[in-house]
Amino acid sequence: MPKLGMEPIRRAALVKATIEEIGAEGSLEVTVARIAKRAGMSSALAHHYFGSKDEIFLAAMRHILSVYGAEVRGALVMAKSPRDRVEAVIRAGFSESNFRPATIAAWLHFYVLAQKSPAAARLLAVYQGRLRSNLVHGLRPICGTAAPGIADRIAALIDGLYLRTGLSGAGPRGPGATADVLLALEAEINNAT
Amino acid sequence: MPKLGMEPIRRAALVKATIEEIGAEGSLEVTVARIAKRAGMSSALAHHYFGSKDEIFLAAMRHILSVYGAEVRGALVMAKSPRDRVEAVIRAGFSESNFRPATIAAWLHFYVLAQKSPAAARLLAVYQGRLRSNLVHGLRPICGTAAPGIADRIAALIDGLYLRTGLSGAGPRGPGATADVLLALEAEINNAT
DNA sequence: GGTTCTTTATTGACTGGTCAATCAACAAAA
DNA sequence: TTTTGTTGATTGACCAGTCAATAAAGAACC
Repeated sequence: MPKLGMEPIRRAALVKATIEEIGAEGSLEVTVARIAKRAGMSSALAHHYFGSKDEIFLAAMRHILSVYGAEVRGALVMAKSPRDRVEAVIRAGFSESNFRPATIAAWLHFYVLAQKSPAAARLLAVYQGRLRSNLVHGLRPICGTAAPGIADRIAALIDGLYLRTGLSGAGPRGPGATADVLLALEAEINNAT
Repeated sequence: MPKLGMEPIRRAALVKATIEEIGAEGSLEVTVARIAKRAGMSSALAHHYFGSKDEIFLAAMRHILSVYGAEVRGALVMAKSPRDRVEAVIRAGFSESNFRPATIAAWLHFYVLAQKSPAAARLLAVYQGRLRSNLVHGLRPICGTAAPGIADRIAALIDGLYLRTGLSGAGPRGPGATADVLLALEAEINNAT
């Protein structure tokens, strides 16, 4: 019963299943067979559409990043002042969707993959560059030449808090992490102006 | 030619080889066979002394953490003022030994393992608790009740900068990372007092 | 409207390889 | 002869990726 035009449906299902499968029991030892099963197809079909396991995972990561990007853009349209813009970027980074166990586990997997896969490293660089430029753009009107330095530290703080939250159940969850970054931001801005 | 008293020697050799093997090409796909070969013994012997692969890796991580702990203690004896104490903890976190590719890769592997292995999670909690308490201890005389909050943010910043450094060849290396944390510390202290 | 051809969808079975862990056996020291 | 050290060989499992085969949907041609 081959209906035509299945490709986009299958690909989307595999991306979704990949994130779910990584999230289930937080394991990074996902197999193509399990992903395919979760997506309701054979592993052979998964290979047919994506070619390799890494390709499947990269597609999943692109999806996560695109959701993240959409959230940032959505938050930015609401921002009136430069300060609002910075806050919007920070809040988007700790949004509920980013804090789902599946997303956190996917990020960890992504970090590991970035050590070996040039494509993953490139994708990671895109994310980091976007985060940085978003922060700098908001900070420049507030602290001028100090903006890039502050942006780097805030970006690293975001990543660090995100990592800590993902690893130990302890540490500040979403809102707590946001509050922590905003406190650090406050201190940096007061110090720079 | 079985000389007696080999156990500590073999264990130490395996720990050393594990870290080296993880560092070589930064891969996390270390096999017991390769570790054992690097340590000059059969894989069977490695299992004989450690029981499982995870045990071997946990021993290696304990070693890394003990070296880190020693560096922190060493730096602390030189510290005269509370401010010196905080700086000592920060500098120790970004010491040369922590920035070797092997150590960075081991940390990443450790993070991943902590998601599944309770023993690894416990070890990670010990590290985080120690880092936090060291920072709080130094900060308390400087900023009083603000110390714990600042310590949390500085600790997260340390982890985030460490992660970024390990992942992209870019980003501030050891001294740069230290400088970044010290700048953030300055801002936090000025803001709190 | 039927017949062939091509394209897309789909899977079961298989391959080639890897790896952790075990075990039986051997060697030397105490 | 008991304890400690040591390994080659093997087992058992898992898994990514391939392939041949099947099935249907449309296209082209008559």
